[in-house]
Amino acid sequence: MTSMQRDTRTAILDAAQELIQTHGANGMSYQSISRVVKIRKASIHYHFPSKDKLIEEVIRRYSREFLGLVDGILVSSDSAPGKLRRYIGLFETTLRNGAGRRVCLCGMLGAELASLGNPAVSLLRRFYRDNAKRLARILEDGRKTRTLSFDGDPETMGELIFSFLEGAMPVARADGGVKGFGRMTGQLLRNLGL
Amino acid sequence: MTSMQRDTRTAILDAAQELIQTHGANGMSYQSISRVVKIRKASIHYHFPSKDKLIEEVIRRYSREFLGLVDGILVSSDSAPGKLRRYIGLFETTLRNGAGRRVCLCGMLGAELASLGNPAVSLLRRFYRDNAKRLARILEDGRKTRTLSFDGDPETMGELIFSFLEGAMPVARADGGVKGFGRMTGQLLRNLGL
DNA sequence: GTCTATAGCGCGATAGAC
DNA sequence: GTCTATCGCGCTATAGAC
Repeated sequence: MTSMQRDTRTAILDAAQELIQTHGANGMSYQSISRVVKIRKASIHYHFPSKDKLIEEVIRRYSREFLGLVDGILVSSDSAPGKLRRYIGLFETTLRNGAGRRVCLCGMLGAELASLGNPAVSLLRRFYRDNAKRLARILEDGRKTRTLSFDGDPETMGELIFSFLEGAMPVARADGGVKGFGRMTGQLLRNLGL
Repeated sequence: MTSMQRDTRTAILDAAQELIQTHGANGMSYQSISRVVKIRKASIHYHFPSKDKLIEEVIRRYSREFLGLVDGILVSSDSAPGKLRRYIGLFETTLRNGAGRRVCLCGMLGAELASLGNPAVSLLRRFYRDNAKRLARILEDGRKTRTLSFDGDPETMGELIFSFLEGAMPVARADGGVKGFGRMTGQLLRNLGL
């Protein structure tokens, strides 16, 4: 292991992630990665033996980082509405930083579910559940403190809001952009009593 | 034009649509179509000169048929909540008929936006707007008749609900299935005062 | 209208030199 | 760790026979 390995490995993961978020798993190839990272496509196999393994690593890293940010929001001293706003902000940031061309990694891969291996599908399912569960905690907290209002159980409401956010990203990318996304999330918050 | 042309053309469109809804545009190939329709892959080019044109035709037909069903709901004598339930039912039927593996054609293609030609992207954008607009009409009607309750303008609410439905299909396909989809849409209706 | 044959490219993956 | 070279496959698309 030379001093460059970690950096090359990270650079490959970065390139793969961005390519998946913009073009999908089928639009991400060893060739396209080699154009971004200054390395020959055959060399990528040294770091990631197969494309399936590479995709799994990208999902794992993305899930870890994203849920880490979410947990940071959960343990903060913000009000429930504040936490919800910050949670939605994570999705908006993805759209904004990608110049309106990047969507959630796991939302994109959800569309390509049939092309993925079983390990990747399991990782996606876990990402969905973990997000819905954390949203449910915020919602339950908000209802208790009477700062958020909605009907039905918080778990299902968490699933609903998560699905909406995953759907709103590709829709906004095609029409409305970051502005359209913000309009929709604003409407959501308004209907939660904010 | 022999007597078979229309049927072959339709069979190709049917196969292409189903393949896109399950595997995406990148997972739909002339080869995979030829496996379903009993025809050689080169022969497909007689009916659709390029893959881009084929995709455009599939979107056009899907939009026409889907919006036709929606318009049928709009002109019916159902109450606004009844219309909304039937509209949501169109999405649930897609998921159910595809054995939980098929999502909305235009939701799938929205994820693959970067791989599509400009005409296809414009058709998608129109589909999104047309759906949101029709939802807005149902919502406005429901608010006037006090059968649906929500805050903010109906247009934005229409965009929100449409994005939710497009997001809920791939999420439910990965986790929860038709049952999970129904749970989320039930929660939505509950929060609109039903 | 449908066929066979093929061009031309990009893909994932491997072998082996350095 | 990265390279060159190559294999075998699937892809879109075209030419030309029938």
